[in-house]
Amino acid sequence: MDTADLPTGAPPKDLEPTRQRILEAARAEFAAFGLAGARIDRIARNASASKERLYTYYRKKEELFSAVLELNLTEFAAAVAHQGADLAEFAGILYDHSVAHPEHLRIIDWARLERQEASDPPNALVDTFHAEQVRGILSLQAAGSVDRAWAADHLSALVFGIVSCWVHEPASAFSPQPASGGAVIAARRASVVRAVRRLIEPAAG
Amino acid sequence: MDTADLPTGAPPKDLEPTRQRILEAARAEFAAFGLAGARIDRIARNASASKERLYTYYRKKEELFSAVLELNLTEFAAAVAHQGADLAEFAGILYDHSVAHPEHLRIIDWARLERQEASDPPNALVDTFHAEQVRGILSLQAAGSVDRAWAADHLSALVFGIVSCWVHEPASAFSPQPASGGAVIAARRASVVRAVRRLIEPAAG
DNA sequence: TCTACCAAACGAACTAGTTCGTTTTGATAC
DNA sequence: GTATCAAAACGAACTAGTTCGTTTGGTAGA
Repeated sequence: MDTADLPTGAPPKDLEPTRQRILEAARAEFAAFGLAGARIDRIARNASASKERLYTYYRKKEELFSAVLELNLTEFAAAVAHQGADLAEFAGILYDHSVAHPEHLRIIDWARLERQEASDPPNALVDTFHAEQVRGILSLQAAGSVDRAWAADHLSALVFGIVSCWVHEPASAFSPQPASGGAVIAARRASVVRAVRRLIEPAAG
Repeated sequence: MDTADLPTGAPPKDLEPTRQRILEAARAEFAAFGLAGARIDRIARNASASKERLYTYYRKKEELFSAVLELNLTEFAAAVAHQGADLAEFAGILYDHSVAHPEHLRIIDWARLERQEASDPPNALVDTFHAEQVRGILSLQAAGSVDRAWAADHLSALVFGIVSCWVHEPASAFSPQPASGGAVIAARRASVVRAVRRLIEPAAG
């Protein structure tokens, strides 16, 4: 943004490490408590920064939330960026990512529930990602590896629903134990991949 | 509770209509804003009740939230109570309900995000419902109408994920228009049913 | 000196929960 | 019909605590 046009030598140095620390602390805070539940003081403290710094970098709590949301969406999109020609294995990768970074899905859920209006940059990111995904499915359908019977946008939504089903299912979400044994994760991943594979296989009839 | 042992005639009359109004207003408020975002004053006002009344019926904000959560879970379970022998059509019914009562899924999401610990009665309700669902799937597998290759609890989660995929998918959740045209709803329902049907059909191999 | 930073405090707004005096209601007694 | 009574309800004010966002005074390094 404004790091490019510095007058003299001014080495790019550490690219605002304080800002970075604040952003990371905010990410954890917002993921845990949402926009309304997050506490500015706690973010500053966990970032080992002062509130004064926080408010020079981000003018409002909402602005900080938007920054976190945008960062998460960008990371999410980058991490699962359209690899390969197998939608089922793509779903597996998506699942892996949702396990490795549960905060990404949490922030998305917080944003959905708490900010029914806001448009922002984040919204554009989501639209772009979604469009790209749909386009990918369409080309897979053209290539014949995905059943043409599906509306591409429906299939995209279904895959996301399947990938995140254990995040959203009440029974496992409310359960006391995290149930995150490695074996459980692996079994769930296999189910995700198998489910998507069953959806896409060009069916008879 | 104490309506039974009244000295004289004292007809049971209207069984606490004010409490009912408060509960309904709270339901709308919590669904819209969650536990932290909900405002007690707003609930009281929308219920056409005074705060004094609200606090005689429910001692704390959290207690009111629990009551709402329990009510919603009960209604949800009752509305979709294990009908029929076709899991795919069951998913369709679940989808219909999620469209007719979006507040039910919203409250569940709020509870998941905002109350990571609380056990309460609601938790038991969820467990019971889940267990019942798994048992149903097991018997369908025994009967041969559902592929035995699936772990029953996995399939249960997958069905829920498929049913609620448009609620949780960022692209449609963040989208400006509700996109709730009747035609769209019907098409999505068809996709849900078809997806589940593809999952359960006993496959070759 | 200028910039980045911190710790501490402050003001204003908000909010959960309480209290209090008054009013309404509905049933019974006269 | 009217007097009476108790419970349910209202509404407004109040307490006590919390939180955002700002400000102030001061430190350390380039």
